[in-house]
Amino acid sequence: MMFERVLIAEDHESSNISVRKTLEDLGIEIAHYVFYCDDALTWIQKARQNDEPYDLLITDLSFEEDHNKQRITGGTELIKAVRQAQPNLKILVFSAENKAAVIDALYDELGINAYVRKARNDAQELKLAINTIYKSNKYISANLRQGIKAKNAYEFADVDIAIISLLSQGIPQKNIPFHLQQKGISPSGLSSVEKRLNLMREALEFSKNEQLVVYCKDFGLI
Amino acid sequence: MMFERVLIAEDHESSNISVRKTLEDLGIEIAHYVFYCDDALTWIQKARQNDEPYDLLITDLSFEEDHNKQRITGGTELIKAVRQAQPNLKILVFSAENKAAVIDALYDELGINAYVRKARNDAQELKLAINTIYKSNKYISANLRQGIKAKNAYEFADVDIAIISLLSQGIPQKNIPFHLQQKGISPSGLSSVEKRLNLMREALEFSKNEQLVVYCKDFGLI
DNA sequence: CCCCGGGTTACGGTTTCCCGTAAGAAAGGC
DNA sequence: GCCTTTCTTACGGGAAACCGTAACCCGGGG
Repeated sequence: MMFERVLIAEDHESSNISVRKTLEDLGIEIAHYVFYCDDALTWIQKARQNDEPYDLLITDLSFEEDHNKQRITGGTELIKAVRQAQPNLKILVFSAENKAAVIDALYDELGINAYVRKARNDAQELKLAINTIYKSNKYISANLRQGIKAKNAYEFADVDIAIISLLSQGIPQKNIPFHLQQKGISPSGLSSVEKRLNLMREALEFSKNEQLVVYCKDFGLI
Repeated sequence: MMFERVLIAEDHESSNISVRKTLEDLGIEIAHYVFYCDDALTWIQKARQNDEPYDLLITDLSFEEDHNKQRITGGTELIKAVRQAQPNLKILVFSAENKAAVIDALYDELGINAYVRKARNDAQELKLAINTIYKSNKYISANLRQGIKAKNAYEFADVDIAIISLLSQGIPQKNIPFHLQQKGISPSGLSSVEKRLNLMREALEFSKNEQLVVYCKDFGLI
């Protein structure tokens, strides 16, 4: 009636503790925890080999570097690796990340089963999400639904974020065509660059490129 | 031999749980907790009136808005209010904030007793910090010391961040003198604006203002 | 085949920004 | 008082960015 074998990948000790406590409250007996992504993958593989595979992985997104160098450096890559190692494992992401672009990508491209944001009632929501995906496969937070819809401001194309990224790195506008060509991105003409910048500024009611870069920074697009 | 009455102000349920557990481990019996800043101040005042004042406040910095509108909206303002209500109360900030500029200001301007960053071994560090400030008044994380030193890149003056802030809001460079005068900031001449921007770019080895705004964004200066 | 339309690029004029120089103003020493 | 030093401001040439227009390329329909 509930997940039996759960693995927690979370580098923050405090978060790790409260997730464990939450699982305890749910009556889940086997809840292992690791602080590093590499360990997570290892444990999952080993459990499979021993015919005791995990049911559920709860993972954070951002893992901080330290002396203990890792092959897998973040939750996103961990999920990719896990999807290969054990495709049927359900994945719940528990992170403070609040950028619609990032969360959308998790659902759409990596096919995670649930995303719970570290926020006001996160422990309660964690329980709800776990219960939900145990039977129905997907959980999408009510909070999140509106956030995802709120991104109708402007649909950034690949070339757009490439341009803004180059700008934010100090590349002069007139040199951007050259860099775009090198990356095989088109259109790459200087006029096109100017036109797209103009378009973005107009759509977002900005007047200067400085505003564009901070905007994209805020939304995690660069 | 240890704090007797502790108040926790932390809106994230999960963090709240693990802080409580940590205090439990330390043998602190009276650990109240609130999820809103206004409640924190109320409880502190009430406890004082009842001659049972708190010894220690553990608070987060960022509190998220919700339907429950608050007078005090964040940890910084809470600390200011608390310092007035009960100057001798020791304050430990427990937050994910990692910007040297912000943390420095907490120690220097608000006189907090300890800052523990939500990070890999945060629960352990929390215990250490609590023990330390119980006897010695100030705790500064070893991790942090180096971070604070690492900010020797460029010392931003008030006028610098004002200029960059205006730029990031889309104010054309040539209009910045006008806005600076309105705020009573000097120097305000256009040449001075240009000169300061040039100075900053040179010091940080940037070539464009776009880089400056993302840099300041990253370090929480704007 | 030609024509057409969307998307891309090239070209000019105008504005803004960049940067060096020099004039002006304020603070401190003699 | 005067002079020096430092900070601030004013000016002007040159580069970059901005913006409108027009030419170009390229696939689809007639």
